[in-house]
Amino acid sequence: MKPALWNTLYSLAELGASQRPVKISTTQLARVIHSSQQTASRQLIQLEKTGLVERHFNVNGGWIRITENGMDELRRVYLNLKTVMEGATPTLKLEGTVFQGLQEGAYYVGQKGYRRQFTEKLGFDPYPGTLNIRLRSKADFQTRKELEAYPAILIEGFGNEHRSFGPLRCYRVTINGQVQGALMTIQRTHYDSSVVELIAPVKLREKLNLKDGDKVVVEAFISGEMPPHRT
Amino acid sequence: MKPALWNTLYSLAELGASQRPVKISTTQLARVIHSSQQTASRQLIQLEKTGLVERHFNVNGGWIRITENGMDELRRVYLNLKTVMEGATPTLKLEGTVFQGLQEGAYYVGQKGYRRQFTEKLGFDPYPGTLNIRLRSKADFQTRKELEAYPAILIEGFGNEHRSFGPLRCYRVTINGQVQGALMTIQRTHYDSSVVELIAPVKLREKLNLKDGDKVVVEAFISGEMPPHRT
DNA sequence: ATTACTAATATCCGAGTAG
DNA sequence: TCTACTCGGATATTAGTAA
Repeated sequence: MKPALWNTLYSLAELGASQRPVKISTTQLARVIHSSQQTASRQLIQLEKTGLVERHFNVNGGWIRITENGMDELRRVYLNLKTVMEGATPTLKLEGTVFQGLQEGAYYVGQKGYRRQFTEKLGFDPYPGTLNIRLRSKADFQTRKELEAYPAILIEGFGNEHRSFGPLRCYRVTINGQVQGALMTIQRTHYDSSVVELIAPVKLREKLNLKDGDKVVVEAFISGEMPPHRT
Repeated sequence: MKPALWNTLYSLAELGASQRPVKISTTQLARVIHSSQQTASRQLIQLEKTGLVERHFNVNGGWIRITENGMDELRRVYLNLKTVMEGATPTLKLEGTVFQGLQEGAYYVGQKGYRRQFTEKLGFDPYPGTLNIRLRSKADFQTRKELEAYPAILIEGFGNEHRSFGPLRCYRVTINGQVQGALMTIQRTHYDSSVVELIAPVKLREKLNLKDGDKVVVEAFISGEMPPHRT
């Protein structure tokens, strides 16, 4: 079904033609769908031909009613939008304070083996460095546990001649509602579970004007499925 | 906003781009929206230009996310469809049995002063005759009272040199779920309030194969507003 | 692999108008 | 008035292709 045709059907529904026949001329309908009388006429013909609306005429013009099939077309879109709007991916909010880490983030993030995967799986090449966040409240510890129960974006470990690098689990996040990035849980971290590390395509300390001790709000998006990527 | 563009935005939402960036190539998107890669590309450019989606690129292709403005566009349609689907015009169901009237229906309905108005306000030229229905249950009496509390389609009274004809109140109905017609309450009827009369563009007794004593279900549509008609 | 440009083509739209 | 036809011009789409 052509989008323009669907749009006309939708407009008719707005005019009340879903419940009862509506008396409307092609000229009036044309105004509603922002087209000419001729186009309105043609669209009605097509909608009728495909059984999505019924019409009958008298001398003054036509009466139009959306059929059950027509309502099905609208309902299909409605239900999908409902899923999008209401069944929205749940988000988890974490709050924490910025602190100076051991400055080793840059070393890790800068590794080619990680960077290639970040770019491929997260969609950005991270600024070489991590922002360390310490969670303060019990509630935030709890939320972090909950977050980790959800499927993560997995960054595989790898090794070079000198040493090996462990796997990472990432979650997409929005930081302070402004910057899109990712939250990482490094397995072999020096920090306990009250710490999370953030990466982003930009230097977060600069972009968000952060100093040690500043509060940061991290909103994590949980996806039931992995983002599509080439296999 | 062009319907085709809205459709692309909607498809992106279906793909999950409302919550997080989605990795999808123009070729993949083209398959979803049933178009060519070139059209998908062009539509994305337009959506980005109008601030409805955000994109960023890496060597393998682009990542796409619907912006707040984009979500607003989808939400507008969603809420309208919700009204259409759920806030649907309330319907009242009446059940009654067919009985032979005084055969005067044809005389009344056939009057030019009525017919002209039926055609104009109901959208059909009624078969010259009415189907008389007697309500049986208390619940149906109740429902009839309720129905009469709603605004009706008013057929004005008129007179000729010989006599005068009273005003009618009509409601749009579907009879036995099959025929669209109208329920009339004639003010100066011989019958008490347990009787309603139905008109339709066809002879109901024939079309629905009805005999005296048969049960008939009448579903009345209540419209807060009158159907649009020329003033 | 991608995205997106240009040019050729297909489709759609609306002015004019008949019935 | 109304609907809906024809037809030429406008718009959108795709093929071919560069980067």
